[in-house]
Amino acid sequence: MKLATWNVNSLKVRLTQVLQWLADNPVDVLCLQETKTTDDKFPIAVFEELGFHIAFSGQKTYNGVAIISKHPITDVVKNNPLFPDEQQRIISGTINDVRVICAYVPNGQSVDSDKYQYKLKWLEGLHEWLAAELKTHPKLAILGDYNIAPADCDVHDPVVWQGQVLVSDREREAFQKLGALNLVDAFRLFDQADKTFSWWDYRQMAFRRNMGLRIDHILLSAPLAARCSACVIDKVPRKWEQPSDHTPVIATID
DNA sequence: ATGGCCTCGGTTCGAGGA
Repeated sequence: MKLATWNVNSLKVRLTQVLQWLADNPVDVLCLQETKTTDDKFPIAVFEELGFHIAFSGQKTYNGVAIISKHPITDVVKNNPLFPDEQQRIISGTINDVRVICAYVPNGQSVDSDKYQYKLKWLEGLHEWLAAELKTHPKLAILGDYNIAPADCDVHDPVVWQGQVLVSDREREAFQKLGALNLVDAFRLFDQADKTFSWWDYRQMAFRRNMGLRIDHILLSAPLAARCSACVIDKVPRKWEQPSDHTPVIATID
């Protein structure tokens, strides 16, 4: 079973790229973030005509998440029931007896902002909810844009980024705390090339200069981590015309 | 020295992203 995640930065703009990527990469499940699409405008027919099952939760202008699956999706839940939130950032469902959670963690803007405080509270709420979910769903994968680079090796220039949003200690502690639930960063189960990132700023020719961060992750519960045979970041779509600033991450579960 | 780009909404600029 292949599970993937991709922050597409507008599904409307990137729909043909999503379809192209799915044609090139026959994954079982693709989690999307930043669809920026209200539910009434979601391109349901496009995916269904290709045989995909879908679940989505969107809003106007910002956020929005979706799951695209080759297999039926059951028990769909929108957002975190323990954390009332106007913003549509989580959707989950069960696919082939795996609980799949698609998450778009708040960006936080800057460490001195209200949005940073919201991000930390949001992550606390996520931790509390995942602790409960893992008890009822031992086979659980949470994929998405975490907006956290877990360690300095996930940052192109740790000195420049030190203490800033996306790499600050409190954010990293929140990420580590998810690990303490026995959720494993699938990417780090394997040897990886140095300076492998999942996001590059649109400015400064950042992609060409590989000035990126690894902020998109797939966390697996222990039974899934034990069966995980690969986790890769696919840089190809970042090279396409009018790309998302993020690129997909794929985990293979045997 | 600063900020550089992209998307959206809604009109041509501000907010938000990361």
